[in-house]
Amino acid sequence: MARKPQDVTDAELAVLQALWDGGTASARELTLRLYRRLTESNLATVQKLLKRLEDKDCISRNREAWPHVFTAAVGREELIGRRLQTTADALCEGALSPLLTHLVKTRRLSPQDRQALRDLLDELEDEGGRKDS
Amino acid sequence: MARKPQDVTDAELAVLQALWDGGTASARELTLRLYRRLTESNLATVQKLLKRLEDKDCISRNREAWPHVFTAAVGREELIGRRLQTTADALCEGALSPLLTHLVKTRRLSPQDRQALRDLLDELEDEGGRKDS
DNA sequence: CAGCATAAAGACAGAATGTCTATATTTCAA
DNA sequence: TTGAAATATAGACATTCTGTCTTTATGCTG
Repeated sequence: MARKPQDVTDAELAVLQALWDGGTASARELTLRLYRRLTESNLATVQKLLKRLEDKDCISRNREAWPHVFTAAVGREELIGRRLQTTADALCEGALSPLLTHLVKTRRLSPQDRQALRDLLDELEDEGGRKDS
Repeated sequence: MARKPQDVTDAELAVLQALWDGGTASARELTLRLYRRLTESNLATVQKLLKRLEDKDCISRNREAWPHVFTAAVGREELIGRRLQTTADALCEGALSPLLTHLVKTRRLSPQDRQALRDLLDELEDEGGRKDS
């Protein structure tokens, strides 16, 4: 057997990062962002990665435009969330709280960090506290 | 090329979980914990996984005892930390704070959760606040 | 229509992983 | 002491993943 396919592989992630950082672009443009030199195979590689990312619903492809124009369909935060969930599934029976606890306990949090966290909690207290809104 | 070797694979992790949950054990005992049936190949598979875990310094093997007795050398928390760092490296340039923020923001934290978090922060304020101790 | 850029499809090599087979080693009872 | 049983070790292997390249098809532009 083999391990479950990584949701987004390293090479695919590089493409996503290029989209996040530089915004919507064509395959050609993305190739230039990722590799210095633009060769025929580099471009094909990027096309293939874009195809796979499309299959995974991680990018959207505008087929009206020519050449096609690509946009990230998932954000960094989304991916962070997925990976955290994966870790939680593997090690915490799916619960995210242990990860939170771990980060707070383990990380050397500076007083500033702690204060920022308190502030964040206060915010949640205000908005998230109520059911609606 | 291929992806970088996963620090601990799924099958290896299963063995570790068996050690965490049931404590120190022989290969035979672990096989019984993992598979219902104990066959020759199951046992060999577990032995191989133990070998690989040993190479990765994730378990310790007592060679004095016969049969060898195995003990987990890394804990759940340790692995959680590693995986969080991996995620941070891939998506946050190595910084863990974004993960913390993400968890606090994204997760629907119940008032109890929030309070627990505040308490945890208070604890840190007391001990971790001072340089020494 | 010719020629070029782009897209799509497929082929591949190298590596990871879980599993199994074969061999060596150790223990212990007869 | 010897030989069988249990255990350990080493190696093989199928399958899958992943990044990359090649080949073929398609659409645009002059």
